[in-house]
Amino acid sequence: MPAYHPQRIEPKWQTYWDERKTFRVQDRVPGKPKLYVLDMFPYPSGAGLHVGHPEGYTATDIVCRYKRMRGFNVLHPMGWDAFGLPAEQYAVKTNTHPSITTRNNIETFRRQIKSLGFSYDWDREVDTTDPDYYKWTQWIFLLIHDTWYDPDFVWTDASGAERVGKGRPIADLPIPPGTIDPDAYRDSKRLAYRAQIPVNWCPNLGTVLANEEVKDGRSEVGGHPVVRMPLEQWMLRITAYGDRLAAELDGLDWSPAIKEMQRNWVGRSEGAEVDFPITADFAAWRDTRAQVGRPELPEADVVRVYTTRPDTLFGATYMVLAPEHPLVDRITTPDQAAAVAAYREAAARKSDLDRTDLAKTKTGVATGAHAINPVNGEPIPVWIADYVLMNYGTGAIMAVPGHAERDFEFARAFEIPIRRVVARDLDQADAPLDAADPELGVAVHSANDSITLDGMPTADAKRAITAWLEARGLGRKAVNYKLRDWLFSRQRYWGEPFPVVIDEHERVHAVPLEDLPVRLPELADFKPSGRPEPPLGKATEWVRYSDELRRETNTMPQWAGSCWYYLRYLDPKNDQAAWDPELEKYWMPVDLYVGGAEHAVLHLLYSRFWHKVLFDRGYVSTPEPFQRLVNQGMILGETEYTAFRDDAGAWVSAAEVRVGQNEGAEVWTAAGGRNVAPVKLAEEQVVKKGEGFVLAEDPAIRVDSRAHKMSKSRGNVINPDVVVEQYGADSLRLYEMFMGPLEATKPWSMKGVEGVYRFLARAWRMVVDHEADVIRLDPRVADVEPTIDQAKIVARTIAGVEDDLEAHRFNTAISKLMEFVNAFTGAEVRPKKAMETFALLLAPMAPHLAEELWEILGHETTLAHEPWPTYDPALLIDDTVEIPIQVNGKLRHLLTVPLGISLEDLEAAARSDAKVMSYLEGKTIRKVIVKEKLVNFVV
RNA sequence: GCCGAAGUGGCGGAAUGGCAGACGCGCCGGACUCAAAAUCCGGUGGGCUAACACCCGUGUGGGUUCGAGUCCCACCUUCGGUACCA
Repeated sequence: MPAYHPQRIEPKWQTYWDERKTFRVQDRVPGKPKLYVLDMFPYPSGAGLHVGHPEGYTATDIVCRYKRMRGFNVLHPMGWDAFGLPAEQYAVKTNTHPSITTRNNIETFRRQIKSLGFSYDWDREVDTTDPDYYKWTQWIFLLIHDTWYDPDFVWTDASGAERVGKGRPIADLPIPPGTIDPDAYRDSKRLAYRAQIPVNWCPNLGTVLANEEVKDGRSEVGGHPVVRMPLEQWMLRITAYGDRLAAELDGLDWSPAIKEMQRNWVGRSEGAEVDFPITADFAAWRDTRAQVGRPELPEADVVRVYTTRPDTLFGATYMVLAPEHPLVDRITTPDQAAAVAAYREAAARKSDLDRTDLAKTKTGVATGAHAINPVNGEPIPVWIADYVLMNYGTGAIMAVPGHAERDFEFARAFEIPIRRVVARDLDQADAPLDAADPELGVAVHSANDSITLDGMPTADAKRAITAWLEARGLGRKAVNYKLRDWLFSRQRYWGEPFPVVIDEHERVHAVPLEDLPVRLPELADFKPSGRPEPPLGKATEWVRYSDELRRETNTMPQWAGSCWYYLRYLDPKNDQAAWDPELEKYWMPVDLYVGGAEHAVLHLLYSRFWHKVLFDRGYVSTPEPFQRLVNQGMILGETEYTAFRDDAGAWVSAAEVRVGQNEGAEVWTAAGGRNVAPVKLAEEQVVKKGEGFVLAEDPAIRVDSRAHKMSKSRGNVINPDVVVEQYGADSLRLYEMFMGPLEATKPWSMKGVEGVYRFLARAWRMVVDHEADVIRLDPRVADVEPTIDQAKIVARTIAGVEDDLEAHRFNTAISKLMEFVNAFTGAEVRPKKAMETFALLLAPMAPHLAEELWEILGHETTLAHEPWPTYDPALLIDDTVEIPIQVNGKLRHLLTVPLGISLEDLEAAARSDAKVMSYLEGKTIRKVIVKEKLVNFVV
């Protein structure tokens, strides 16, 4: 009975915490600093919890439990991101309503998460599919819809900092004089707007597909063709916040890697827009421009391009329009019309994937038209090619084959002239060009009668030519982003309805706030409608809002609910507002946010965007939501050893096998085109040799050893329930933390779980009499003062664990607890006070066992709110120290000296030590480095 | 291609520029047992030794330093992100 039995201990304490609401959080506790620790809430899939979930959750739970003991008022909530495609697909497949499958999945997840003993305040649980929650998602959408971005607005934020650019109420939008339709003008400036955007329509499946469901222009399920067709959809103008989303990363405690990913995603670039007229009378056009200036939109026969390299303008020898570019029809010459039409049609059939996949050979067709290079009056041919994308920049480029590899390939293929306009120095002006030429240098061959760039370094040349263009109304400085506006609608049932209605003129009107939430209609048939229109269209009663008004039938994407859930946790039951502003001021920002790296870009970018709109509109007090972000690493399956067999059954070395893909399945081939099949090997069949592993029975066969992502198809998924059943939640928690640094990718090992389980059992036996029939203290645990050595171990452990937890080094914190147990299991007398300290130190990591030990040690209430143990720093210091003595930097001896010895005495002691002398004999000491921690003789 | 991270025993991993390999797994030996499991004790980077000692060792090559796993330069490999972005 008194063996370590997590299956008995753990439910007991989980019930205790639950019933007494041990972890309920009070708002605004006087005298306690606040700490908001957030997990990325899970999508409750039908597959149940994955071992990746508890990794991050355990890390945050340790921080929370530790910080509570350090006197912090800690907010640690959990909830469910429950709208989304998989729930709907599962519902369609099983013909169960998604609300039912979602409810079941949430129950499973809640049970699984509770079985791990996390210290969440369950009174704050949120569920994005709950109308009381999505009411406020809709409210935020309406706020975004009510906002426009004023890039020039100068204002002062609460901290007194001056800011430029702000999201402002649409009512404050100045309407330019002479605007015919002010409402339409306002709609065109809103941060939420409607536009015709292509969707992936699959006629065979009768449904619109998400981008992730389309593979190579075909549906992932069934492989049916997918066509792109335009549909009226909602967009969010995230591009307006591009600068701030990139710039305001600077003050955040995020890893440089994630910051860089976000910056790349925003993809800000600086360059110039330049206008190339397609006109017979270039001189007249140029003169007009010089007088009137550059128009907001180019004239009908002007090609406007965006370039980051305006300094190479003199090297532009052709132009390329995206095939969809509206100018194409207008400028194509009759003799090219047929070729252009054919090319455009072919391009339209290609999916985005196809267009980017066919990387190597460039295709294109000349339009027959010529545009005039505004810097030198030279006519250059205008082509169309699908390597130019309509949705980046202006959808048109000037091509400088001399200095852009992409243009170089195209020019080679179509025999277009290539001209050098950048060189290492002026002497190299006529050196032959190739694709590997450096991009930066000085400008050459770049002059006309009013400007010369020749000899200017690239950066100067950019500035000079841009100023020249601006002065003449031919171009202007411009900034571009890779970031696109966010396609915010889905043709799906299981999502938040848009809180808007549409009139017969296709004008959008907000549903009044008092009518929120706009509930999802109870559709019996929630399957896709068989037309590109959303399934909500089938709820005819619901759609009809009034005689003149119908509801929007698109729904919001899964990201919507997760964009702001961290704010709802602050005040989850408020039915008057999304949150109380006073609570927001108290708790925000999130002090620590932990989650998987798969959300490093989209979720974090989207929620930062919403947060900034809320900030500009005065609903939140911080410009950024997540002050510190930590991305946990992926947990891979157990290491696998693989060799291959060919059809004849002979072993084949992994080194000579290639893995390919055929129709989504993995295919293996070996030298000579032989088909081979992988064979998973047991560890005993494998031997380490040289650089890698070989087959034990045949050392000539090299074995592939690696850990793979967990996946159903590979059969290497670890179910946390099974681990908890076998070893207990404390072991699972401890193991996941002990595997290595939180942020590292690391393979699972059941043997490792057993290791930490053994440690916990040892800890149990250190305190509990495991030979008795009842649970009682081990007789060696006594109410006595620790020996000096024991006191030192206790102090060192407290100090070490504390340091490690502060720095999130959970793996080394655990190893220090192991050292403690190793030291005390050898002790014949174990001071009770030391055992109590151990229980407190263990509590953040293995809370169930810690509570149980605490109780057995005679305490009647939870240790969750006990103060963290303290120690006397003097105990960390020994009376004597071992000083390494080096000769030429090599360790030769360890010298034991009294603590606080002077450097002179230390050197003297080192010189007179027999062992050291033997190394110095007959040598000349050229130099001696004496430090408090070491002595080094240089001879 | 570009951006980012990382390469340390048989394995997961420790090491404020100062004793490389803490802790755990595995393995070896011992105790307990009729035996096994569990548990406890000891050992465990490689080479050479009877042993002490000594030599070699943190992906590769260079550099800085009295001293480099750690800092700098170049390269190789692996993983992650991203890709016709003008």
